[in-house]
Amino acid sequence: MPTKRHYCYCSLWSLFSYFSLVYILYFADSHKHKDKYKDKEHKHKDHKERENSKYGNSDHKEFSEKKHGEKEKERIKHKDGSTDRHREKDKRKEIKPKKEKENGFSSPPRIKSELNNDDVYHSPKSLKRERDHDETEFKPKKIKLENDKVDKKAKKRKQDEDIKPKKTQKNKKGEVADGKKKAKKEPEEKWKWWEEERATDGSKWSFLEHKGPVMAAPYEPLPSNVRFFYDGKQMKLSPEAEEVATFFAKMLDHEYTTKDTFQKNFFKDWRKEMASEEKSKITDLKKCNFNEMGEYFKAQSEARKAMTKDDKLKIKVENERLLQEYGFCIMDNHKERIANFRIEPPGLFRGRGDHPKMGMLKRRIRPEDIIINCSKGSKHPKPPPGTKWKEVRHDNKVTWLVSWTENIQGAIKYIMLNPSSRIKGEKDWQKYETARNLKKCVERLRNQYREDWKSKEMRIRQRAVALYFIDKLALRAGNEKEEGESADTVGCCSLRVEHINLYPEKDGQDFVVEFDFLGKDSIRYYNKVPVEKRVFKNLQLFMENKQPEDDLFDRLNTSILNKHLQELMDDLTAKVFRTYNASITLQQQLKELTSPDENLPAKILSYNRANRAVAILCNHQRAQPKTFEKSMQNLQTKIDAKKDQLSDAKRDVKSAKADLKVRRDEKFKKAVETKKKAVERLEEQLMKLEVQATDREENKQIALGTSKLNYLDPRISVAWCKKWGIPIEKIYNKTQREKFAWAIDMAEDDYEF
DNA sequence: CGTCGTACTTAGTAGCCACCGC
DNA sequence: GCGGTGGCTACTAAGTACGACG
Repeated sequence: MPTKRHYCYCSLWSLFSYFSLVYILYFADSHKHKDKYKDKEHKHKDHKERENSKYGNSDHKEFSEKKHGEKEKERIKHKDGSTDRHREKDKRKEIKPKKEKENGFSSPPRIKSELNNDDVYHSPKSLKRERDHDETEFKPKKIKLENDKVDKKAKKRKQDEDIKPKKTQKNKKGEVADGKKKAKKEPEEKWKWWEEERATDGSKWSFLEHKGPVMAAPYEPLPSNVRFFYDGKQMKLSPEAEEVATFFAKMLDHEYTTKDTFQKNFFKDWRKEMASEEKSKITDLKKCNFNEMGEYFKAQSEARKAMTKDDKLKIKVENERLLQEYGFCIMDNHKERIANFRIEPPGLFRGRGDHPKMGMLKRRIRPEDIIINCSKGSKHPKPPPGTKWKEVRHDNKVTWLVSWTENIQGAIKYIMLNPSSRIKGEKDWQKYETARNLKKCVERLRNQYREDWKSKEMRIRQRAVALYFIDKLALRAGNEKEEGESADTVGCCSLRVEHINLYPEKDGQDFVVEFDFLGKDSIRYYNKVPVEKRVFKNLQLFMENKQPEDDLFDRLNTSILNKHLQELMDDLTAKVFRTYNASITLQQQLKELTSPDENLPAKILSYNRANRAVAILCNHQRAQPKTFEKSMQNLQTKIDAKKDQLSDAKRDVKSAKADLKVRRDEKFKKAVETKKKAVERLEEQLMKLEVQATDREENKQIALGTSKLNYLDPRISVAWCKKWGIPIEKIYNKTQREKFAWAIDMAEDDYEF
């Protein structure tokens, strides 16, 4: 029911104080690395200053000319982790000889013993990791153990305790987390890939071994007492037809199934699966009665809920076993978690929004549809007995382990690694570095597009106005999409005339543009924005002589825009603006909202408010929680009760005062005082409840998670936590800490985005 | 240039589960 | 113990981007 989404009031102008960025670089007291890094610190300083001062490559070149040890020092681990990786890749062309090691991978190895890093990641010529140079203490690399979830947590904690304090010799209140944890004894050490080299030859890995995907469970035919009726008459379906019928039956009380498109698509695809007699008999969906099937599945899920603890445990154990067996792969000597190791089961396609293909049958994927990607020298995953993979390939220019083509849109689906993996983490880190580069030149670009608003060429004006929107409103790029293949949604470049309204004057503001369109996932974007006069005039121009359904930017698309952006800055694309604006907003908001003397919950509230500002900017919405109304009502009853109490208390005060008037007595005086106190207390409680209510109200349709996970440079949050002594667990849950391990490890309290 | 195929990121939701107050 | 509730994870759809090709 995507239509129940509502408005986004993105009145976040104020968040964009474009000109108010304050760069506070407290170099002097920021070097709190582990002792062993100390000697490098002055270098970091140099480097960082240079980085800030310009934005070309030249500065870096000289570094690479230096010799080993020194070069290395330059590169690694700025206290803020600001190594410019993409820049380096140009310089560091030398390719390391990669070694493939088979290294005792027997079925599901719980522990991967590590090779000496030098063997594996190094070319003699390339830069080295920092650790290498304290050769004495660093030799063969430790054991890697990256499965075992339970231990992992402990491990991480341990690290937090053991390492951070060392690094941050004095660390302010920073380590609240400190004492509180029982130091568990895992000796192993988490792999810090961020302290290592990256490949520069475009290869994504040099060794990859995995067990392949877990296929979807085969279809289990219904018991014979569960019947299907057509036109009132019972009918036994062939297994193929029955399976598809069950997909529908399972969704019976979902709104989807009432939709015309859904029914049509379903029925069409269902008929394709029917045997010919079935096909000739079953011609009208309305005459189909799936109720018994539906009831059956409901009963099943009830039964599942009512299962004994033991049975539930059994399932849990089995899942865990599958996870251990298929949930990990070996990539370049490390055991890494796979994100989605299960093949998507068949079912009915549920598109979002008004999707023309909703209800279509999502086919069962067979081994013959599946492409496996792994190392030549690795133990290849075996297809299920009696089947074959479509192909086994060895492409180390890509990161996926398994792929197949889905039948609805013809899109390719992949099995890839978890966000905590090196391969995802590096990319993520790089993304934020690109956004930080944008920060350095964003003013230049803004001046540029302002100029371009005046261009004689229509395409340039359009490009400039679109870019203005992308920058100011954090709109998505807006690739064009094939009509009829998916829901009608747009982004910036694909905006149509009908999606905006122009008001020369509205609500006391001049030159207001009103946006109203469906964006990704058919989430509505609604916003009224005052714009600069030139933009406004341009928009009028772009809309001249056009129909509502015509493109607003008819001379522009994402590839033109991105090509232009590439010329302005390396690696710059439209989506970088979203990342940049999100992160910079968080940083500013945190600065603004955090007050030093607040207590911990208040600080966390401030963090969430800052986070919320970003979510609003990016229009990250969620469906109102189903229980929202009710829980809100509960809160309201509480508030009402409080109000009653309060007015009672006030009345008490009054009567006490009256009493006091009649008889001036110490006792009555006291009574008045205590009654007054009671009133105050109640007022305070009431206020708290009301704040809570507004808070929840404000958040009801805003999803904070997306921005936290995808747009906010985690180092900003980590730094903020360190600065104010907030335990990181208050901000990031376990998964998030795993994903952002690199940032947690490298960012210090003075990190500046 | 536009189109297509591919790879990878970003997105919201369903449903499970741990925890909380009673 | 119980039911509500909020957090989290798994899932998979829907974006962006880019290179090859004609």
